[in-house]
Amino acid sequence: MKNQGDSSRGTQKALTTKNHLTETSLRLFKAKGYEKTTMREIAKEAKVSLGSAYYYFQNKEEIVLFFYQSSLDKTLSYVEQIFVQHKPLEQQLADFFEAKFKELLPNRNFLKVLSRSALDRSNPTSPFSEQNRPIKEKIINILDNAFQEDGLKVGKEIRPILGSLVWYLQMGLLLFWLHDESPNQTHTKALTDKLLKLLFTFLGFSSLPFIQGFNKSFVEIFHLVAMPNETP
Amino acid sequence: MKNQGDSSRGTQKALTTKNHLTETSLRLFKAKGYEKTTMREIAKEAKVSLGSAYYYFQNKEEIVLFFYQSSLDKTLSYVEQIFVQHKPLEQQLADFFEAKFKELLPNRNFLKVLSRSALDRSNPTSPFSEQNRPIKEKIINILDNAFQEDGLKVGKEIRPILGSLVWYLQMGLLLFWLHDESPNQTHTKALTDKLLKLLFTFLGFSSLPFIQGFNKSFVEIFHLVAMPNETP
DNA sequence: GTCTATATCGGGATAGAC
DNA sequence: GTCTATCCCGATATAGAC
Repeated sequence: MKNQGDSSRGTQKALTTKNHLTETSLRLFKAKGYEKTTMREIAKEAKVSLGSAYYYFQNKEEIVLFFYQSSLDKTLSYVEQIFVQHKPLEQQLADFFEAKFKELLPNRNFLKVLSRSALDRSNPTSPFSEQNRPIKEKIINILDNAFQEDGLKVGKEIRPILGSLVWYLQMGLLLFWLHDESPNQTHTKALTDKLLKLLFTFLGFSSLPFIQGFNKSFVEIFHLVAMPNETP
Repeated sequence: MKNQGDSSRGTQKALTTKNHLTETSLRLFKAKGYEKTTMREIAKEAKVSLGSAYYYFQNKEEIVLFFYQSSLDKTLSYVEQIFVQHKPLEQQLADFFEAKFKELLPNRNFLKVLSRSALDRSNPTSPFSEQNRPIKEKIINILDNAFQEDGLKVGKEIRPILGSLVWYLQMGLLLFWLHDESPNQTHTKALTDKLLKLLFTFLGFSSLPFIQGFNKSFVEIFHLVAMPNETP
């Protein structure tokens, strides 16, 4: 009936309208913030009726989610660039996180709304809810390969989850960043550094024999939290 | 002007009214869910005017927060009981978590709204936002003592954060539980077990000399995430 | 300080005609 | 696919009673 997340509404016209609506929304969100921008205003400014706006987006939050999802295309493109450079892996990952924040910085104030639905998996407006976005899988693949090529020695239970682990790390950092009120989000910067350091320290230990039990628990927990629907 | 979170409205009458309002709200929330219950309905059912309802609660979400905060009194009381029993610490902690879920189970459906504001520290409706609730401190103290008495050997950096670590663990589990759609929330049960196991494995390692760097990073991260305002 | 009654606003969301 | 009209409800405002 209504389209689910993908922007494949038949006609050319529809696509144009939706894009126009999105751009208008973003302009207003940026200028006045999410709450203070009304759907009526968006519709008016985009020169469509209120009903039309709701034809394209089931609700106001969905506009923001649509924008966030579109932004993943851009993410993929710089991920592809970062992970072919011959820098140390830890640095590549830091670059990846930094690029993400830099990209989203102009929209930080209104992207906050994403965090309202973030913890609710059943909510289609959650950035975590299962979108058929193959982009995510592509990025995770690249990350997996990066670890592979780096040749870092890692506990064998851990190996398969490295890519998605970093992906969720990035999502977590993003949520932290959205609400980071320290000047210039320096807390996020600090947190990123420390997390990466911790991660690599842990990975360094992870191949030690007496740590395998720990690894196993860790991986089980990760599966439960990150993909509860595949752990019956 | 308006009271901030504490229920110290002078008169006895006020207290009674507020309690009545709360009870009515909960009954309706339980029966029809949070969204489908309107403020008008609550007021009508509680036989007060709409204005009165808003006199006691600045907005609808605040009713839920108020209920959650009140529930901490009960939490304190069973925490006090659990941690005097002579069970192994790990079991005591499991009992603590379980008691919490059991207590809140009848209200699981509408408590979900708490998670909407959870990640937003600046939002007074967040269960994480800084309430002057000495109860939280009391509970953390009890937890700290429990670790002390248990005599578990722990890395010296870790020691001071144990109580609040468990507190935040419990909050995290709570948020997970609220959105756990597995039958009877078995996923939460599994997660709890695994997390406790992981925690104690980690604590066991934590006093090893070569792990001190890891500990330090861990504690720094915890401070940054759990109390960003005290880490300038 | 506690409460009623009532009016009004603002804006998210929907129905149904075209 | 687009529009107009309408509903609903959270929140506010006001004026006054006790």
